[in-house]
Amino acid sequence: MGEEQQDGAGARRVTLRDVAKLAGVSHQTVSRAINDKGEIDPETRRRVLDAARELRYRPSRFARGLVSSGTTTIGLLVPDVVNPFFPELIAGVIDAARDRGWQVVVSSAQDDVDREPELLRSLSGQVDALIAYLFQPDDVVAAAIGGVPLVLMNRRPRDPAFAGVDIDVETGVRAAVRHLVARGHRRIGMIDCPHAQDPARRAVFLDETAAQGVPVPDGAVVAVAQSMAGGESGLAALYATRPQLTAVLAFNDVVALGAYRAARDLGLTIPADLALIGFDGLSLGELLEPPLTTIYLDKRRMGELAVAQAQKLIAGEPAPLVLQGTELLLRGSV
Amino acid sequence: MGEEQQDGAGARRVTLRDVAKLAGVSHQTVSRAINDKGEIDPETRRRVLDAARELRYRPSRFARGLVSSGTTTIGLLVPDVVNPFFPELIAGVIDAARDRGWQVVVSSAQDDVDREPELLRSLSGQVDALIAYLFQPDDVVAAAIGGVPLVLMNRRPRDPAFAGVDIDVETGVRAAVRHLVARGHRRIGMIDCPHAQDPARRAVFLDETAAQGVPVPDGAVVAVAQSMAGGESGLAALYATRPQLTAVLAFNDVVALGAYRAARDLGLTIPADLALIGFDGLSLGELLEPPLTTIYLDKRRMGELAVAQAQKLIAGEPAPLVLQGTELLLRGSV
DNA sequence: TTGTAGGCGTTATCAC
DNA sequence: GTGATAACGCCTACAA
Repeated sequence: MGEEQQDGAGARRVTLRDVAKLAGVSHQTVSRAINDKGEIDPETRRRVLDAARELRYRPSRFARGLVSSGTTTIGLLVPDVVNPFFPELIAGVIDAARDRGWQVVVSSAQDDVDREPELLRSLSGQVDALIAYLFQPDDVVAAAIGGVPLVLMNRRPRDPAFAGVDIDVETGVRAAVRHLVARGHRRIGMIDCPHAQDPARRAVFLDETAAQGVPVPDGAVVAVAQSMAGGESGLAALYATRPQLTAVLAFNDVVALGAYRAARDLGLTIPADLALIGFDGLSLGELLEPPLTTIYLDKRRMGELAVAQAQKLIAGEPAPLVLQGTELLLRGSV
Repeated sequence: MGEEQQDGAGARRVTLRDVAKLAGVSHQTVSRAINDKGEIDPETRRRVLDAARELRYRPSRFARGLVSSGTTTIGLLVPDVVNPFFPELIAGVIDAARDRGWQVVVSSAQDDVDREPELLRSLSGQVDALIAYLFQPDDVVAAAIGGVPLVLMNRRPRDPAFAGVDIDVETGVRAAVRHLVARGHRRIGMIDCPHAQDPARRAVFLDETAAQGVPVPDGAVVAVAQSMAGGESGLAALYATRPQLTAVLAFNDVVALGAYRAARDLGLTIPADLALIGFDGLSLGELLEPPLTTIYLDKRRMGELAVAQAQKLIAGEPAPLVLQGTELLLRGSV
């Protein structure tokens, strides 16, 4: 085989110099033509561009990044792209990044916590900062990312090197409890999820019910997997031990969806027989009949805040924890 | 100019050589220590690693990519990350990419067609191939990406340089029509969307109804915006001119959701008064009561196929159009 | 085990 | 206007 020019096997990359040779100029002139820089004879320029096209020349992002500073890239790792909680958050990150001229490499743990370390490891080598929604503890995470700036999205970091954006569940949960009490509910249960690193929702729930003088007996709070199936079994469990409950707060909307279905299957009418409140404010809750009342969280904004935190980290500035508030969004299930 | 990078003042990037100096070795030894290569005295290694940590050294991905081949990165541009059609597709792309050790930079046009060219332009400089769901015509796209391999996801490319993954609507749409006819429906309407580059759904719909001897008069097919609001107005328009319709096929599930709501608002019971069929097979259709019957499309697989196409393009192999089939998914709205 | 060249593809600087 | 030449930060030889 004579020339290595073909696209097939031993195809060396086409470089500025190849183009230069074909156009009969120096590689520097080619650079000028490609980047519309400096004064160039229009005729030369055209010739160079033609040669570049003919050779299918494409500049190397690595070489460019090496000499100039390169595009800032952030890595985003979420548990599962398909979980309806995340698309909005991802959109927030992407949009905020774009406003800064940054890129976002998105990665998914495919709902498997054990993949987090490896994914973090491979991501961290390719980005300027990481934003992640993780379940692995901070020390495991720290070992995996080796010094790359990291913004945690679902908990308050213990490692001071990490920045964080966390949910302020207080106002939302208290408002929900108060609203239920105002509606006359005295038997209120909760379907919690254990995986949450901080038991904030449950704690606030218990605190506010107590403040309202509403007792929450044993068996009125259950913990289930963070999924629709979890919600279903959660409601079934609640109903089995505490059938007198008239209202239930779910860990989040996905769990609430399962509870909603289970309640229906039990022959309960919502909200007449059972009031149900979710958490997150997913728009798909509007599809239900009646639509799901929920504690609303601006997920898009959380993503934007995370990018802002990442920016501080990259700049070497301090990035104290940021909280995103929640509020009760009345729809129809209460 | 770019001295604003690290810690305040004139912070140059920390390089292998800086670490080398601090550790009292050559930069080459540092490289060995960092990459666990070759034989290194454990003691030296430790010293180097300590120095690296102290200096917060992080290797430059650009320099690395320049000398080795660098991670393959593909750019993914979708109209809107939040539209429930896309997360599954994105997940398919990300997972397929991960199986190959590739990365995915995700970008969103924020539902604004006019942003496509600029986004393509900036993405194309940073990736080895593009996968995109676009509305701009091929020539505009070609001008924006300048020779970067591109896989189109929602139409058959006219430009032979592009690869494509398209939806085969045939089997699904025909099955839907036949099923409606078998159920006794003789007055079938359709809510179409004009933005679709090829009128495949409508054409097949008309063809199959004709084949079944079911007339589709004027006014029984309307075209609306591809959104829930479009679906609402579409059903209202249909009902205004053709109130005798007993079944409606929607362009997709999101449009069907709007139609579903509008039908309810008109006092129609689904499926007794009106049968409704969507397209895409979004899982959120299951939340409705009754759940939405739909023409199912494996969106995740479409994403995987797109990555496979991208791989061929990158390898310089031919990448003939690939089709992803559809099938009727009976739920409860028929 | 460790250090010394050399080059990866680009852009910037300065002569010509 | 155009062309040498020198970085950019790293890795792969090869030499010590």
